[in-house]
Amino acid sequence: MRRITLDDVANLAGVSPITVSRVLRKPDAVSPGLRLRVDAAVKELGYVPNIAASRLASSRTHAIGVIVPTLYNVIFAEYLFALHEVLVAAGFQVIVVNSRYSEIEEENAIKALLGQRVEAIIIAGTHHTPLSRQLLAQARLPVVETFELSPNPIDLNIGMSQEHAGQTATQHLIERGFRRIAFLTGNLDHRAQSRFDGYRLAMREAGLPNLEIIAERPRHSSVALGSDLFTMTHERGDVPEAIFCTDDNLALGAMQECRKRGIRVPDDISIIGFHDLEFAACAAPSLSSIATRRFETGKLAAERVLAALNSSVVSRAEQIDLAFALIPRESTAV
Amino acid sequence: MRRITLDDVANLAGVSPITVSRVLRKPDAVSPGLRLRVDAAVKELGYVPNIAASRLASSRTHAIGVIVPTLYNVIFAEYLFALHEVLVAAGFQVIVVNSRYSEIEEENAIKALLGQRVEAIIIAGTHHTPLSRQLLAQARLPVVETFELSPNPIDLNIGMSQEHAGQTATQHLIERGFRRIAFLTGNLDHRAQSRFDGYRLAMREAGLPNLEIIAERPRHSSVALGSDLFTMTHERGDVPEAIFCTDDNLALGAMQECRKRGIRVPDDISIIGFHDLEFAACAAPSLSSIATRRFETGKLAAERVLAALNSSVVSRAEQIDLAFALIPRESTAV
DNA sequence: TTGAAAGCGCTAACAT
DNA sequence: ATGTTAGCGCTTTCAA
Repeated sequence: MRRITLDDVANLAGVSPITVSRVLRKPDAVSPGLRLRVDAAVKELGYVPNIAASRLASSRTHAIGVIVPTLYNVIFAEYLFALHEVLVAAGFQVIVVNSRYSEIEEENAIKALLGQRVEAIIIAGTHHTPLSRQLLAQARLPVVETFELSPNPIDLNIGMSQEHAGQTATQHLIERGFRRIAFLTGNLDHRAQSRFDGYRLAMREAGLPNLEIIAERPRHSSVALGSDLFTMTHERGDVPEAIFCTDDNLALGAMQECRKRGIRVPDDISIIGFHDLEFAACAAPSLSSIATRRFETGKLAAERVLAALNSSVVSRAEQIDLAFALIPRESTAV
Repeated sequence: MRRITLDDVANLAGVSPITVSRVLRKPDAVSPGLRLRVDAAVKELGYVPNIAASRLASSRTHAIGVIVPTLYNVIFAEYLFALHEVLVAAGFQVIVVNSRYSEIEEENAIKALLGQRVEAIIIAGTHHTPLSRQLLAQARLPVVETFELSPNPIDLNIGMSQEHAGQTATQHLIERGFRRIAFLTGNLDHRAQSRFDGYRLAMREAGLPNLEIIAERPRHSSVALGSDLFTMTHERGDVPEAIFCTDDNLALGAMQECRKRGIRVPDDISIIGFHDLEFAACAAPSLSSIATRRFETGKLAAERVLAALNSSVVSRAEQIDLAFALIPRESTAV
């Protein structure tokens, strides 16, 4: 059973194939009479255009590639939501690939997206393999790196200083008078590493020793992991006065574990998270955090890509720093 | 600047285009000498094959369409993770589209996927517009509907009885001796509606009156929403003895709000959630829930799709019921 | 093992 | 406003 093609529709409607093509893409350029006949034929035959053929013929794909490390973390869901909202409305397809925090998988994703001839690539993170950088730079398409600030952006870079944010969270705890302040994370991907750098910087400046609570094998941030890591620390008899968690989920898990063990937050221990996820404000006690701008990042990235695609002016490396914000709440109140 | 094509590579390597194509797709069919020359030329030119052309010429896309209602809920992230794991390993591209819980957007997604000539469609849910059903049925490709059981599956259906699960959760509360049992949800998409049906069935059988806590405008399940809805109820002075929440996030939000208000769980109120998300076991108190099998659903759907694509036997409507399980924990302990 | 010819299904460019 | 012609960049089929 052959698939229905444009020609079949044209034959049935008694017009030329290009007229059918026009009815589908720019109906206003066709007289109402023909348009109706074509529409009827399309419907009768259940015709669905072959996008691969269209892309090949027009050499436009109307597709934009997006690479994220994972879908488990809601921050990427929010970011993707914003990207979709802008790009789909503008008639683009968004092709999402996840790299599972691996630079090799990211490189493969880039190759796959370039093979699909996406018109732009939006990629979370600024650390790539040399070949990835080379492919992106040579591809002559808009590239946006997001979430972090890069020392040498490939093209456009929209992010925030993860290190400065980590430093800010740590200083918040230091200012509250704590000395035994721990840094807690499930993995050390580049963003977590930068927050860690910020933590160490703040601790060094204050003349305080580092305290690290890091999962033995990399695990994604979750409430359960926060609970596990805190338990581990507690059972070592090594509970600090304050903890900076790289993610609100970890912080929530740690708080729950405190509660089970009769350790009061913030009376006995202070906890600050990261990202200011939706639940931070309504947690009991409410959770101090660093608010980050996932939605704005996605929206801005998408808008800049559209602008670049419409302008044909070759863009140069540019950087946009989306500020973060410290949100002090009960979990670190003195 | 023209893009590099197969012909460019062929010219540089001094072979015919088809030989280059073979080196890329089935290297074993080409003599080592030529293969090396071609590989060198590919590398030198930075050649990336045009997938649209390949798809058009071969009439195979190696693409599989997946439709989910949202990426905000982690259950879909888990499901997608499993789908990816199986399908990508088998050499397929997974194209994810989200329908934002709208049947019209789902219909558009189906059209878009068919236009891309995906080789199979895996779709969360069993409620579709008549046109969607027609398109899927006529498309002569494997279709898998997931998460729910359908009275009339289009093709393969892998899911669970949401209604029975809702009934089970409710009966658990009834058995514990509660009479004022509320059903709490942020929206009534089809799955939530089915759980609601199960709740009402159980309540009717026990001769108890319904108590509904439903957001005024549809909102996605979140901790913050659970907190809001509980607050609303509490401020109406209308707090029940037990609550069945359609999602663990809602349940966690409700529990946190209880805590803030000095209402003890489970002493003053019992709460059960749904999905048994990762945090349920480590919440304080630990959260009773209904465990659902998102990962298995995705894995099985993907495996069945691969089998169908390899067998060429036309599959008939078939249904697989993945059981759920009641997980009683502290939040409903008596 | 390698290549030549033909065509996948559509659209750009150029008529009329 | 509509049609004709000529590809887009690959792969299939068939031949050598």
